[in-house]
Amino acid sequence: MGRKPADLSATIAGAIRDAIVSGALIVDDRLPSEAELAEQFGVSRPTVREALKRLAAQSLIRTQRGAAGGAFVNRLRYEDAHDQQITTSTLLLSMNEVDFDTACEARFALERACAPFAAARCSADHLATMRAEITRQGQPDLTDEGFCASDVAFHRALVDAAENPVLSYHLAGAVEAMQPLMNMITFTARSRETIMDLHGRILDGLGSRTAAEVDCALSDLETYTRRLFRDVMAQRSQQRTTADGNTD
Amino acid sequence: MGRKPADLSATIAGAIRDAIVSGALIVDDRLPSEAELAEQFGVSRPTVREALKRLAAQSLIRTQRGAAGGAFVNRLRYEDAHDQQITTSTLLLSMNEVDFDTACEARFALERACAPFAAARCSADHLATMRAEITRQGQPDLTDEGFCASDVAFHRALVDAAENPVLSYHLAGAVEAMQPLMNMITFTARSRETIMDLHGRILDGLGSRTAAEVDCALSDLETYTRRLFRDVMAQRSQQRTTADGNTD
DNA sequence: GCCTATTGAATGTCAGACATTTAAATGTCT
DNA sequence: AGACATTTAAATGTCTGACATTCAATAGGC
Repeated sequence: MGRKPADLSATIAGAIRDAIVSGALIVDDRLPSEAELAEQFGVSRPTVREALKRLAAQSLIRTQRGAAGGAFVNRLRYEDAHDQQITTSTLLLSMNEVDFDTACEARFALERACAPFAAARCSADHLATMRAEITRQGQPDLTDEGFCASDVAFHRALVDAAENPVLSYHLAGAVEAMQPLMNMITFTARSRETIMDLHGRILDGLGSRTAAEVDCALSDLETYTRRLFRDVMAQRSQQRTTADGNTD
Repeated sequence: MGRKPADLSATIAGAIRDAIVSGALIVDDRLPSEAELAEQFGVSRPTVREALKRLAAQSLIRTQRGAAGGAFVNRLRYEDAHDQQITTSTLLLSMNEVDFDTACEARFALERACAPFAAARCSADHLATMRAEITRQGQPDLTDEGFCASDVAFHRALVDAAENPVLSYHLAGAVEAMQPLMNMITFTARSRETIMDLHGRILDGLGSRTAAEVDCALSDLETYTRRLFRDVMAQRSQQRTTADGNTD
């Protein structure tokens, strides 16, 4: 039954992780001390520590120094899960040559999925946030970075307006991981007015609680984004052809 | 400027992570050896090792022993990201007292988001997989665990039929993380026929490439699932009232 | 020229020690 | 007796040095 004899630290981390996932260890339970774990698993303390660091990296445990210290099973909060997911999603996109259309399709499909809930439940708070972001996007002295950040904040508010934390969690990665790709476009094409106009339509749709209007505006935004991308790409390849056409 | 002086291993892990995310280190780049890193950061080798294990836990690096060994920036594959996300999502749901309706709403909203693409693009392969799962679900000697696993496999195939790996990645967590909660229901209410019927409708809709039919079937499945859950809860609370009504 | 043995660099693991933190136990004063 | 200061011990954090293991490259034998 030979699986590869993985690292001891990985094995131990897996054993503890299983105990947590299976419910044998519950939130705020204290694990045995590093010395005890070392004895239980028949390894040295540094090895146990490496295992614990693996778990800490996934926010599965937290450690506390001092007398009543030790490693405790951590309550995984949305915020932590969010951050991890954004890191993972961003790297996934940047490392796997995902073509823009695929990523774009996924992003807008997911965002449109939460539009009906947002239209039905959005609070005045969320509307105000989105309105403020649109206003910011209209300021002429706003940098490109600032515009992109505001864009993300706007869509983040839209997602949160659905009032479903599970949905927010899953969409955070999709929306925020796209930022680097979106930046690439906005920086070059900088068609702020069009984007602001579409944001305005989304906001209006939410305000009047008409999901169809929001959905339509999101579709248009997707279409526009993709066309922009195509134009940018075409422009670049043309530049390349002109600039170094006979190189190589 | 005073942040808490975090662990050295966490600090070092963060520094290397930033280098990866920012692009200073790219896929398959080799990191300096542990000894060199220890010297660069002015710490001991165990501390560096703990930092590397943190990164390894997130699949950001892989290590190789031997002569040409070392730590290499890992290409984050969909499969790895999948597994991590499922673990995280499952724990997030089990640790945060997410009410069933919220999780259910998120799950089906996301799944319905990929239905149009699945209807437009699904291959014969995916249809065959789904048909096979439905057949398996009809076998009377299938255990409850087996039924749930088949249920997940069916929906997984539905998601993959959209032929968008980014979408598949984001939905994996949502669908698979629900399994424990779904199990709870299926085990008690075990209405396999109804579920199989709805699965059949989804399959038919995909086969005839009518997204609306798939969407409708998914909606019905959601409604049915939620009603089932309410019934189970009501039944339990009634049992509790009858059994230990005057205890305490 | 090909196969084999050696070697060296790297990670994996261990043992023991010291530093630091922190809550609880102890002691002391009012 | 109660409030405050002190000590203490348990735990994590870190360092040093060593040995084990793996594996590619190299040197040597045929």
